[in-house]
Order: sequence, then structure tokens, then C-alpha cells
Amino acid sequence: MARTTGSHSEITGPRVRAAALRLFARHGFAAVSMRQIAMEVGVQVGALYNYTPDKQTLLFELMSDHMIDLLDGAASLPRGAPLADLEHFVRFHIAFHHDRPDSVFIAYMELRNLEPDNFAKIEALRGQYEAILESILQAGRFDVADRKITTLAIIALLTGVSTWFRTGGRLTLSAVQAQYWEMVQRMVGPEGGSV
Amino acid sequence: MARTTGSHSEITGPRVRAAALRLFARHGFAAVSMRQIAMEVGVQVGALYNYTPDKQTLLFELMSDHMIDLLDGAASLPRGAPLADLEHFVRFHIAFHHDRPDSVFIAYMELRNLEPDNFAKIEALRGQYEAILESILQAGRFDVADRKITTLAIIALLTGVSTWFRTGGRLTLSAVQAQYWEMVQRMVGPEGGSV
DNA sequence: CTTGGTTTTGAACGAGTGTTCAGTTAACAC
DNA sequence: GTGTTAACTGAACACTCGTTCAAAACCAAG
Repeated sequence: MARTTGSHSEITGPRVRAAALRLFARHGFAAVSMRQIAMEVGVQVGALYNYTPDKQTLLFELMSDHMIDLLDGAASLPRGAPLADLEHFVRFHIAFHHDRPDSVFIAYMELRNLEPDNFAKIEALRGQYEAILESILQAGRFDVADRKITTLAIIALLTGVSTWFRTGGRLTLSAVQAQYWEMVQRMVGPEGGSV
Repeated sequence: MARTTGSHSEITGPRVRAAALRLFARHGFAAVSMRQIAMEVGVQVGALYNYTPDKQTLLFELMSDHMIDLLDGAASLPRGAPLADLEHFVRFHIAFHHDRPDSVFIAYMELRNLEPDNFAKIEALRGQYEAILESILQAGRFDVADRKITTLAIIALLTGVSTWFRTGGRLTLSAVQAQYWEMVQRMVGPEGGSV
């Protein structure tokens, strides 16, 4: 057999995903055509179908890869004292999302464009991620009225950073992390406050 | 002249906007065709163009109306002691967004589908809304490290409610308002804490 | 150089897009 | 009943859509 290693697919494949990611984030899944993606890659439309069975799967895999990376990252955080764990989680969430603005955008905006099966899979991953934060809150017995709500509130608060923060502005990433960590600390109250 | 008052346009017009709102929220602006909107209204496509010059304007007017309502609502809140003002703002934001899930979704998700001019107008309205909260924080001289960040953080926190809260679940709207008010109070620290 | 498999092209498919408009319908004033 | 005009239909326009596939191009191994 010929051309098994070093073939073009190992170059074009990632380029297809990168182009789709960029364009979906900028204009939305439904507004981007396969021809636009192909043009960005520098290839004809038909060639894309060597790398994805269809447009929907392309979207799903981008979202799925993102959520798995997120989950892996959070699951790999060192676990110890709950307050320290919470701080690690907060800083990780902000940094991770800051590094991948396009993926973040897609993961939050394009859920409705997923077919039911794919939607369920992404939602399951999101649930696992929330469970990590919730378990930290539980371990610390913080002073929160409702742990589930606090979990979702913290994630919404932290994810909101990506709507305005860009490197090179008034603040550094670590300054933002510090301020959000301060806010989260206040939100959850003193450790041991829960019954 | 004939048929000036009580004409169908006063019935069909709102129905067109309502159908567009519903469908844009469910499937996204780009994924919804004018024919789908017409079918929902029970009319042929061409008839829609009696009520909007084009699809883009239909989207813009939905977003614009929503933002103006939001701004009017916030501007009409009674102003007095900063802490009470902040509480009013928090409760208002949650209730307002809860009452209009479709509009909220569109206002946050479809910004990228606006033409530059329209985008700028919506952004300006959003800025005015943020300014109201910021002025409350300023008046109270709360203990916040950065007032602008805290403003955006609070709005992100509160808007996050609409991603999970639906009437009829475990919690009532006023219970949710109470919990978020508690969290916001903690986030901003004691009044008079700022320099 | 030939062979054999991977990758890409280029064209086509049927369906759907936003928008326009001449012509029909329907309701009100007189 | 007639005249007027707002409201709507139905068809058409010129494109764009996702997807498929035979044929060509390409490249490494033998």
C-alpha cells in the first residue's frame, strides 16, 4: 500500500476543524456553509467529506472535544482542602475559557443546532463538569442556601468573563482571576457554614 | 378611503413578530426561513413583507424592542438608598428575564447576526442598562475591587438564571430572587466599603 | 516506471433561500 | 351597490444549500 503515513489527511483534517471552529464561532453554525469552510481551507467542497460524514457531525465533534477537554482539565485539578480546591476550580475555569474563546462560544450557543442524540451527549458532559464543582462545595460545607443553585450561579458568573475580557486590555488574566476568586469566596461564605 | 381602522394589519403584524420571536429563539435566526414564519402565522410568504422590509429588520426590531423594554423597566425602578436600589435591580432583572425567555435568548444569541449598524444600536442600549447598575454600585460605595467588573459579573450571574429556571420546578420565582439577592449582597460587600 | 491506494476535483442533484410583484380578495365608506 | 384601498396570494427570480460521485491527480512502495 502507498501513502499511508504522512498523507495529506493529517494536515487537512485539523485544518477543516480549525476553519469550522472559527467560522461557526463568528457567524453561527446555520449561517456558515460547507463551501465557506472549504474556501477557508483552500479546497473544494467535496473534499470536506473525507473528514466528516456531514455538517452536523462536524459541529458535534467540535463541541464534544471541547467539553471533554474541559472535563479532563477540571478532573485533573489537585484535590485537597475544599477552599483551595474551589480556588483552583475558579482559576482553571477562567483560564481555560480564556484560552479557547471560539470553542466556548460554540459550546454555549450552538446547543440548539444539535440533533437530540448529540444534544443529550453534550448535556451529560456539562452535567459532569457541574458535578465536580458541586462536590467541592459539598466537601467544604460552605454557607450556601442551595448548593445546586450556587453551582450554576458560580459557573454563570465565571463564564461571563469571556463576554468581555480580552488579553491586552486594562487587566491581566491573573488580575481577573484574583477578582473573581474574591467574589466567589464571598458568595459561598465561610467554610463549615452549611448544616 | 376604506378599511383604515380595524384592518387586518393590526392583527397580523403582532402575529408575525410573535412567530418570528418563537422560531428565532428555538432554532436561531439563520436556521429559520421566512416561509416557516409565514406558515406559523398562517399566511403566504409574500404577506410578511407588509410588516417588515426584510428578515434582518425583523430580527433587529425584536431585539431593539426587548432592550428598550428592559431599559425602561430598570429606569423606572424607585431610587432611594443604594442597598435597596440594588435589591430592586436584582429582583427586577430576574423577574423581567423570566417573563420573556424567548426575547432574552435572542438578545444574547443573535447579536452576531446583526448588521454592523444594528449591532451598534443594540450594544448602546446594553451599555445604558449596565450603566444603571454601575451607578447604583457607585452611589453605595460598596466594597468592590473594580466597579466595572462587578457590574458585568452581577449581570452575568443574574442572567444565568434563565439557563435553568422554569416555573413549576423545585423553586418559586421569589425564592430564586431571594437567593440571588443574598449572593449579590455578599459579592458587593458592606456598603461604604469603597474608597 | 509501474502499481495501488489516498486525496482532491469538478460537476451535478434536488431542495430550499430571501425577495418581488402583478393580480385577486375582502372589508369599509358612501 | 359601487368605489376604494389595504391585505394577501401565487408564482417567479436568481441564488445558495448539503451532499454525492465518477474521474483525475497525486505520491510512496516495489
